[in-house]
Amino acid sequence: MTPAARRGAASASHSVDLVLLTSRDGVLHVRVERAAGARGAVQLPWATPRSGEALATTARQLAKRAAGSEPGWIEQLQAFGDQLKHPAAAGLSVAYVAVLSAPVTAAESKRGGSAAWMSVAAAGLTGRHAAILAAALEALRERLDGAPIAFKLLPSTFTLSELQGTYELLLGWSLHKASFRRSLQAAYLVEPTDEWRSEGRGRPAQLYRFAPRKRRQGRRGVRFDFLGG
Amino acid sequence: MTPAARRGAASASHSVDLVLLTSRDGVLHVRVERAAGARGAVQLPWATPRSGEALATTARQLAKRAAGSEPGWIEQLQAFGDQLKHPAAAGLSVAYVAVLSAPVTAAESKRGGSAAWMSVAAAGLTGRHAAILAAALEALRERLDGAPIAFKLLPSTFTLSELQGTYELLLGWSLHKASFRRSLQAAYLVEPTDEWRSEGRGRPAQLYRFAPRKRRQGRRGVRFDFLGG
DNA sequence: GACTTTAGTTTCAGAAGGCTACTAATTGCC
DNA sequence: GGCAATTAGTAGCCTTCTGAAACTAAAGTC
Repeated sequence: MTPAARRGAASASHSVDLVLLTSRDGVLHVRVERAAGARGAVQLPWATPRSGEALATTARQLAKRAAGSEPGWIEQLQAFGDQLKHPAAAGLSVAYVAVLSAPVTAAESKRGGSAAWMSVAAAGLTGRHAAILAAALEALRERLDGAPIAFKLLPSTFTLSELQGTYELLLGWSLHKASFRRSLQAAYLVEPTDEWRSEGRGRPAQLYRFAPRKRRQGRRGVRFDFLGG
Repeated sequence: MTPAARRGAASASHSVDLVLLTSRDGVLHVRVERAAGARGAVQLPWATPRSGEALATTARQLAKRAAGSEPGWIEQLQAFGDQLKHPAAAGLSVAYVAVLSAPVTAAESKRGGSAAWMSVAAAGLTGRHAAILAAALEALRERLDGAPIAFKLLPSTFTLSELQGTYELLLGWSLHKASFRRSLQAAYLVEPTDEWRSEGRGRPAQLYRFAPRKRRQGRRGVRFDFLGG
């Protein structure tokens, strides 16, 4: 039986599916739910938009439903219309990616049961949702330069080491401390608060907040080195 | 009457819409068609995918239908599910962007009548198709570093001035000649042919072909300067 | 032959980015 | 108290990248 046959005739309607990410203990976590009726398959939060409703609206409501609060950043990923299996048997799924600063622990526990935060490495998604998650992580990396994704993964004040750690977490490789701070300063993106945080051992770190002040017109040359074949 | 009401109930099906671009006389042109029944409204090529057909397949077939040949590069843009007007009254349109090296003049004329290449500035699109075109041009710019878009807009051999001109056309600003060639050489993306082209006045230019040889692992630092608020 | 136009290279100065090594402030342990 | 360990943050060096200008090269035009 081919995947297409298993799915049967393509469902006429489409779904909006959300990859909602947060950072916890230095690991990216994704919000997942368990199907009620099924054998408890893990899936991404999804919804079927009401007629005439804009996709972005559906996605934002979905994020609010799944997390209890507005995400700090949300953007459409792309549409998935392959033959991979989808919980709603939707022929077409429009995926959104969102990041959240801190999973609201109280509201989250109340919501309980069928939903959870899973490490992205061990999320256990299958079918189309697995493909969506992979594409979302890739897209985050690509859009990291153009949107304050890393900042929105953090609480409103943070240390520069936390910020760098978030970038490294998303990129998947490590950055150079001095260069990182130099570039950050040159871009006028953060401003120091007068608070410091002592994290056990070591010198306390100053807390900063995201406060972009001036925007340089991004008129760069061409970067051929990412082209490949 | 709201746009939603004018559109009536959302159509259950979705469309695949194509922004097919080519460069002609130093100006970007987009492939458009004229609606047959209507008062000749200009629109992008679009199709309603057959059940179970992958989006990418639909898009490639659409490109072939519209241009008569395979595009050199094609990629999904994003899904548009707003309330803007669409020729098929589709509630959801998945847009694709493609570029073509040279509009096949013979096959093109045969196709004639209802289709044409229009300058992107004067395409005269409306509703959702206007939004799709605008987003496509923006996306081209963003993806220019990561895909050989500019190369696929050109014929198989080209001068470096033509290549630079294509980049400038897509970016919307001019590049520095020496820097451009230095970067190009460092990336081992092109190789010279033994042909030269004399374009009227001035020194003849050597022809090159796209032949990426090695790929550097694109491990860069973070670029904060495109972040803004 | 002199002038114009386009191609292509060279040189230089300044900016940006990576590396090492340094100072600073705290905790934990003796 | 004193010292090692640990983390934060900075300074200097040096290489690479990049933009500006000036240069050479090869064609057409007058």
